[in-house]
Amino acid sequence: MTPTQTIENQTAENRIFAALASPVRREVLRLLREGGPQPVQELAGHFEMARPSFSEHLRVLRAAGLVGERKNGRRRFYRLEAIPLTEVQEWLTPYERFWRERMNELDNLLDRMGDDE
Amino acid sequence: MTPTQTIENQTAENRIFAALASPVRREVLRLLREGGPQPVQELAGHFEMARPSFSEHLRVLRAAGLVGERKNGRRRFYRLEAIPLTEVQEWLTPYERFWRERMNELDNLLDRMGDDE
DNA sequence: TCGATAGGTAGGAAATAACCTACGTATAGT
DNA sequence: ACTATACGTAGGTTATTTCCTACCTATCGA
Repeated sequence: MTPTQTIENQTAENRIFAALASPVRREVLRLLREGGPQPVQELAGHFEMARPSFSEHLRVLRAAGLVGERKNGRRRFYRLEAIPLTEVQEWLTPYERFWRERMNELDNLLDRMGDDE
Repeated sequence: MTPTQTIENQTAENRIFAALASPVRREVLRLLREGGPQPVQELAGHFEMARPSFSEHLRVLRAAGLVGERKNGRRRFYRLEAIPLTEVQEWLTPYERFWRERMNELDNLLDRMGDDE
């Protein structure tokens, strides 16, 4: 009746972009990408913050669907869930045309300047 | 001596991801992409917030290099600067492999289930 | 030159994010 | 059963973001 949980009640796109806004969370994704599934312990070792703070970051990543977890004994292995990132790529697509145009302009400019050398 | 401006003194990557975290700012980028360069007035018309609040969003987008401005009379035309978005694309690249793998798995699964139909 | 328009800055309030210290829960090992 | 380990939740504080109401500056048009 009173949804005030901020990040949870939002569109998937918002949750994903918001999750990626933190350098800590992007680093977690990188660690999972390069090191494969890992327990929280292992991941948290790369950061200075207290455990509950780190848990919070994991919660945000989970809410965005960017990580999954699997219990194994008393440890929880987190793994990368890359599929939601396709939403970012799709968001990016219509902009591609614009940066290509712009980079072509820059290339042409550099070519003309190349005559001087 | 005391750099506490938050968004200004950060890596370019951080500024870009942080800028994209807001739905308002993503919408501004879309408006510029679809409508071409526009004065603040025109852009602000799509949002309910007060002007200074909107100015702040423009400031964040400027700090990220995602928009540029050109004065014309008493209006300022903002335009999309898409090149910084290539940084997001590059960030995304190493994850591509993972979502492709995952989507293949899903495809295979669906194919096998297709035997039943 | 005066008033209106376009858009910014200053300063502060409210909302949210990020972090902390307890503390609770589940599992493993003894 | 008892203790240690791995993580999470609760509750609260601090930092940052977001938004607001003045107010300042520049340009346009009468």
